[in-house]
Amino acid sequence: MKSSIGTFQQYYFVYYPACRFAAARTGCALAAKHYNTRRRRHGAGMAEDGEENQFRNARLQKLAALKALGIDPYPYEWRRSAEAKELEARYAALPADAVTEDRVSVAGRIRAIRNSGMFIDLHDNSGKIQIFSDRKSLDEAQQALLPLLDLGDIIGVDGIVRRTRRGELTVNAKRIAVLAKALLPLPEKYHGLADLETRYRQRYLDLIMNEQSRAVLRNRSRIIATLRRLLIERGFLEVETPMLHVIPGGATAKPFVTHHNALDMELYLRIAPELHLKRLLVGGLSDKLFEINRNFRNEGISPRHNPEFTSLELYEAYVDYRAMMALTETLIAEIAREVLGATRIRYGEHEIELAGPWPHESMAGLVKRETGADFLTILADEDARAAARRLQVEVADSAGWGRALEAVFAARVEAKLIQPIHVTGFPREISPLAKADRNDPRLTERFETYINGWEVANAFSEINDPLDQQQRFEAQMAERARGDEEAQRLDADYVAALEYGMPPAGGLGIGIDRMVMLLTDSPSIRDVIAFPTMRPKG
RNA sequence: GAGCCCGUAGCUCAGCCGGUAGAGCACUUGACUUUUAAUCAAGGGGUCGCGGGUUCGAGCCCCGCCGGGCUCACCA
Repeated sequence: MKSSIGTFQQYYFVYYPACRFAAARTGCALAAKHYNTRRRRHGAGMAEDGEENQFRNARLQKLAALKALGIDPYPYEWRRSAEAKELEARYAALPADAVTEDRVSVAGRIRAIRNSGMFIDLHDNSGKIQIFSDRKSLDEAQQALLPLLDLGDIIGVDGIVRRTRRGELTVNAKRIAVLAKALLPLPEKYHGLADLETRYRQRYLDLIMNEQSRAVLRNRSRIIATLRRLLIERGFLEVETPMLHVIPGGATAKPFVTHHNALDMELYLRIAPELHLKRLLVGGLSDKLFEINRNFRNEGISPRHNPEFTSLELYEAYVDYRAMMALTETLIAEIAREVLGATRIRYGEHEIELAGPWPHESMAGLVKRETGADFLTILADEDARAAARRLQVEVADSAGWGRALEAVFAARVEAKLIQPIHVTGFPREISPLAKADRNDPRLTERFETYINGWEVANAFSEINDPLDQQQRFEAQMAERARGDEEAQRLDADYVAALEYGMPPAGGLGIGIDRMVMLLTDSPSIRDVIAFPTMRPKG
C-alpha cells in the first residue's frame, strides 16, 4: 500500500471469521514423514529405500522395466497438436459413438486409469481428455508399456478423435509415449489434498490436485496483467526501484536487515518504494510512473499479512489526491469487470459492489457517526485521549490528537466498511509524507480506500515542499527518540531531491495481495501467494 | 508473544470408559474390451508428530517440545 504512512489501522482488522478451506483441521505429520523419508534416503543407502516407500519402489521397478523396453521415460520433447479444451470445442457437434479420421497429438498428466489401462483421463493445462487404448490397435511394444503407466505420469498420446457411446470425447491411442515417469503417488483423487500445511509447503501438489488453487493463482496473474495494461494505456511508465535500501523509508514498519560483504555495510530490504519513485518524479523520468513489486516487513504473520507482499505504487504529476480516488475506482472496477466479468462480487458472506463512484467520508465524520464523539471539536491531545478511552479504546499516553482519532476509527469503524469507501481527513500526525489539508492544518489530503473492512488503497497529495518535508521527518525523528521504533527515519537525500523541485503530485498505493483475495474470495493471504512464508519443518 | 484447536497408512478420515490399529481411495496380484470416483476378488502397507511420565496396559490421561490453523497482542 502506499505504505500507510504512520497509521495503525491495518492491524486492527476484525478478522474475517469463516475459513472455507477444510475447516481448521490440519496435519503435518504425513508431510513430515515424507520429508523424513527423503532425508533418510540421502543419509542411508539405497538398500533401505525399497522398504521405506512401497509406492516409490514399485514405480522405480516400472521405470527400470520401461528402460528395459528401450523407452526413455524422460524424453526431450513431445509435439502437441491440440489441448483438451480446444478439442472439446472443435468436436462439440460430434455425436456419440461417432469416429473421425482426425489424428491429434495431446499431452498431460494421467489422473485416472480405468479398465486396466483401457481408459485414461489425461489432464492438461486446459482440461481433461479421455484416452482409449484398444489392444488391437496397439503394437506389442505399446501394449507392454500400458501396464507400466501410473497415476501422475506425464504422457503424450497420438491418436484418432472419436466420441464414445457414453458421449465422452476420446482419443483412440495409436501411440503413447512416457514423457515423465512419476515416482511418488498423488494424493487421493476424490477428496484431494485438504491439509493446509501440505498445500502451502508443497504448492505443486496443491496445484495438481485443486482446481480452485489453480484458478486463484491464474486469476492473480490476470489481475496483475490487467492492472499493468490499464496503467500503461493511461500513459504510466513502469519502473523498478531498489529492493536493497540504505535507509528503509516510505512507510512505518520494521525492516529485514541484511549485510553486503563487499561494501561491508548493513542494508535493509525495502518496506516501500515510495521515496525512490518520487525521486524519479523529481528527475522528470515521467510525469506518470508506477511500480508493481515486493515489499518486505519484519512483522507478524496472519491470514492477512505475509512478510513479503506485493504492492502497486503510482505517482502522477500535477494532480492531487482527488485524481487518485477516481483512478482507484476505475482500476479496481475495471479489473473486476475484465477478470471476473462483473463488478458485483462475493467475499465470504458479503456481496460487494465495486462499480464506482464510491462514497468518501472523513475519518472524524465516520467516528462521530459511529460513536457520537466529535473529534473535530476536541482540541487538546489530552482531551482526545480521554475521549478515546471513554469509548473503551486503548491509547498510549504519548498519543496525540491524531493517533487517538485513528485508534478510535480502527477499533470502532474499520470493520464495518464493507462496501467500497474512501476515508479522507487523515491526521497529520500519522501522515508524514502527505500534504496538509487545505482547510484544516490538523489533517492531510490523504485517503484510504476500505473494502470488506480492509485497507485496500492509500493515497495522498504528496508533499513537495522540502522545508515542510524536513519538518515532518524531524517530528518523526522526535517520536523515534521517544522510543517509537516505527517512526520514520530522516532521508536527507530525499529532502535534497525535493529541494530541486518536485511537481505537485498525487500518489497511490494498492495492496495487490489483498485485492486478489477480495476478487478471488480467498480467506487467507496464503491462498493468493504461491509460496507463502512458512517456518521450516523441525 | 498469549489463548483455543489440530497432528493416526501415500491421501481423505474413523478409532467409544485406557485393553494392544481400522475404512475408503491409492498400491500389489488376478478377473474384466466401452469405462466415467469403473467394477469384482485376494494381498501388502503404521515411529498413532517427537520426547518423557502415570498405569499391569497409552493413539486415548499428564508434562515438555516440534509443526500447522484460528483468535488476540505486537507491528504502518
